[in-house]
Amino acid sequence: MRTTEGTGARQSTLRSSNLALVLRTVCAAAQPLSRADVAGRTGSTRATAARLVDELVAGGLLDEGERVAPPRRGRPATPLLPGGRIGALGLQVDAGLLAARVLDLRGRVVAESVEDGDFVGSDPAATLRRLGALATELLAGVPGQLRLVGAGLALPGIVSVADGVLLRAPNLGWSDVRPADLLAPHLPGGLHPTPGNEADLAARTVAEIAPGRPGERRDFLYLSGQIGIGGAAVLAGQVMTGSAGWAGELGHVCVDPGGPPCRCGSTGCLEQYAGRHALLTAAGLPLDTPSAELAARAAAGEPGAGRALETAAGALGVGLAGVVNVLDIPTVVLGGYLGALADLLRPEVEALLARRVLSARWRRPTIEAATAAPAAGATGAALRALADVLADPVRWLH
Amino acid sequence: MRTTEGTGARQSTLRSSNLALVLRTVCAAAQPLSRADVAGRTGSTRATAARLVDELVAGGLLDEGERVAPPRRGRPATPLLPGGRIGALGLQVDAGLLAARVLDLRGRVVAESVEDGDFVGSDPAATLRRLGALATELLAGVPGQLRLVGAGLALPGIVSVADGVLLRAPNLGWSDVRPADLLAPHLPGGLHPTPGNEADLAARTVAEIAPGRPGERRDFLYLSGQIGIGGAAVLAGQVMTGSAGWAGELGHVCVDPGGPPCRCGSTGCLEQYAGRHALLTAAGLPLDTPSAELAARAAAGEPGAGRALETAAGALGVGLAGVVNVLDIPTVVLGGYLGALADLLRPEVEALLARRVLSARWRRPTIEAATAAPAAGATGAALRALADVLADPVRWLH
DNA sequence: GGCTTATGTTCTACGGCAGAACAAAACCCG
DNA sequence: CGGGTTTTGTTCTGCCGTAGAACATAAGCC
Repeated sequence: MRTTEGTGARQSTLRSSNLALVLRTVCAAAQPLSRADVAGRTGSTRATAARLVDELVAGGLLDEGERVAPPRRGRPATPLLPGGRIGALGLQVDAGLLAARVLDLRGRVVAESVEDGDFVGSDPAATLRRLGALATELLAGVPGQLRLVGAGLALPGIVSVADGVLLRAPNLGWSDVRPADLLAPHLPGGLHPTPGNEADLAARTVAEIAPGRPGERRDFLYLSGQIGIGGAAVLAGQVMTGSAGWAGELGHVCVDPGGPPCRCGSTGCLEQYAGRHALLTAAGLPLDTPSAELAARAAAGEPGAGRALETAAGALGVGLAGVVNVLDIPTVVLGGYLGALADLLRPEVEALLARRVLSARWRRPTIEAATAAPAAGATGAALRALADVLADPVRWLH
Repeated sequence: MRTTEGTGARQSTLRSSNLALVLRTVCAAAQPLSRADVAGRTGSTRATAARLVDELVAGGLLDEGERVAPPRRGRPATPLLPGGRIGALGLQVDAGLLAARVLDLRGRVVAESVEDGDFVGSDPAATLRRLGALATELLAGVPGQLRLVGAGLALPGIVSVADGVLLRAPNLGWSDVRPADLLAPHLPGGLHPTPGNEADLAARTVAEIAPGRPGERRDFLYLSGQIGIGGAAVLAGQVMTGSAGWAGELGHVCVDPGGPPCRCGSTGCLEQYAGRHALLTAAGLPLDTPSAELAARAAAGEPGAGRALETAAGALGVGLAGVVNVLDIPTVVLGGYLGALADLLRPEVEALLARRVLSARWRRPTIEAATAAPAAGATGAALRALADVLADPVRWLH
């Protein structure tokens, strides 16, 4: 049950807790549930489940679908679905794009816009103003009955969750920026996006297919291949945030202390071997080469491309082994640039992990590719905003 | 509120949850609380708090102390303390010792026995039989009114929490052992100790001073310096277990891929530089040299000892930097053998961390020493057993 | 010794759930 | 086609555990 930390539970806590459980139960289901189904799955009576469902339906968090003739005797069930008129806005700034995306409580993309550009070294105020314009245009096309419950912003850097400050985004060249403050004036309806780390938010899209709907994997390490490498660790479907919210910097695990210097101040960081710029430089290719082209060249036997991938695989094997040993999470999902290269990287990385991970004998580490999705961080930002509804639906019931 | 995952809350859940909250509140307090204090701290009414306290007192989980004249007007308060007649048994097998320790709900050591020996390569059945005898003798001397609610066993290796199998303990030379099954026949009263990793359990003694009483640090990395190096990550007072319970293997983070082979199958593992055997070998000292002697020799300027510590510090700096980047936990507590060397290791390790940790500018990583405590794992094992009482006191109320 | 203050106890009312009974809406079968 | 069966949804009553008020107790203060 959800209480304020250290505060006793009371009847209202019971209600809140059970409303949340009912909403989660319906959202998690692969098929629509009935009130009787909800009662069965939550262990409550049909009377209680019905009462709670009625409240959620009245508040728009659940919808009732059309009853269909059942394939069996008995009264037909009223199907329940997550509210289709509840949505959230996800935004993203990356080195090479701006994105805005609206998702509803069923996980559907209601509207989206992705705009390419070069934002490395850009002025934060100008870039965020531009993103605001993108989002405003997008929202103008969204049906009026869609109720936006929140917004989020994915950024490629360290975000202080406590006060919303982007402390440092090396790939953008930004430091100590308050992105929500810069952006909010350019958004309609008083939206104030919550900033978050891009890799954390992208990882969420692997952990959840739709709000409250678990993905295939609940425990995994996510590597987001961008200019550098972002990362996130996910356990039981939850992104690990660490004590200040800055966890997951897998790209800055040192794989060779005598290796090249990194912009972070360290040496031999994983992203110096397996980041997009590192890979393309090692392969002797232009920095804007698509990952599919690098993969094709390596597959075709070009020595430069092959060696670059070999070096990257070696670094990934060494760096990730330590992480798997420390976190006990043997599934690695490669996203962004690295996702397209997963098949080429997998044999050597898995071999190194099998050798270097203490528990490999009992649970073999695996490398997988994330489903290709442009601006996955924007989707993750919207999912996180929607997660607030699932966590405490009472706040959205009037 | 504590429900079975996915099960709705009901009146009984309210009661269980509030009983647990009241017990936790009293256990966490630095000074005894009254019923009125408990009401104030939990947000409930004095009537409700009194009713819940009465139940816990009746069940022995709380004790009422002697009322003392108050320093102010008003009716004197009845002080409440954690139940002094509730205890748990903690056991430990290490390469060089066996330990048994009984703690009560106030965190007091009621009885203890530590026996030195050499258990490397020992027969598990014989060693555990010996530990059983040690524990049985200890329990014979414990007051009859102490009610043991459980027992735990700390082991230096990978433990499968799901089925209680010690998969591998390299320092003992044990593999695929069911320690509770071997031990239980030699313990009185049907005790069936839950096995756990030594570093995880030792870390718990830093996170908790007594059952439910937080230690000074809530978020830290714990390194347990034994023959090798065990480790644990603690966040918000909770030891991170990972997806199978095998997290925390900080000793097997690779700090140099070209480094010496490790027994784990990898190369260049941290424990090959900073483990006790690695340190003493590098210093040219016998393997049973106490840490105080190594520290003294290094402090006295012996080049071998100094270089060994220098090398260890370098490895710790590189290896821990990656872990801090991934977990976002910048406080490192050194225990076991490493605790005694913390002062000598600190300058260089902190310098390396300051340079290599991404967020060091905002939160400077620090190296601290754990309070010296022989067989800290045994204490941690008892604390964990007692934690089950705090988590769900209803189970212990008849 | 009366007043004031704080704690502890008793009593009543309320919220939210369980469980039973009833109603509705289907399919099945003779 | 109508009665029987089955399943879902609705209504009603009772119970559990809390809040809140009132009262009782146990002190110190003046």
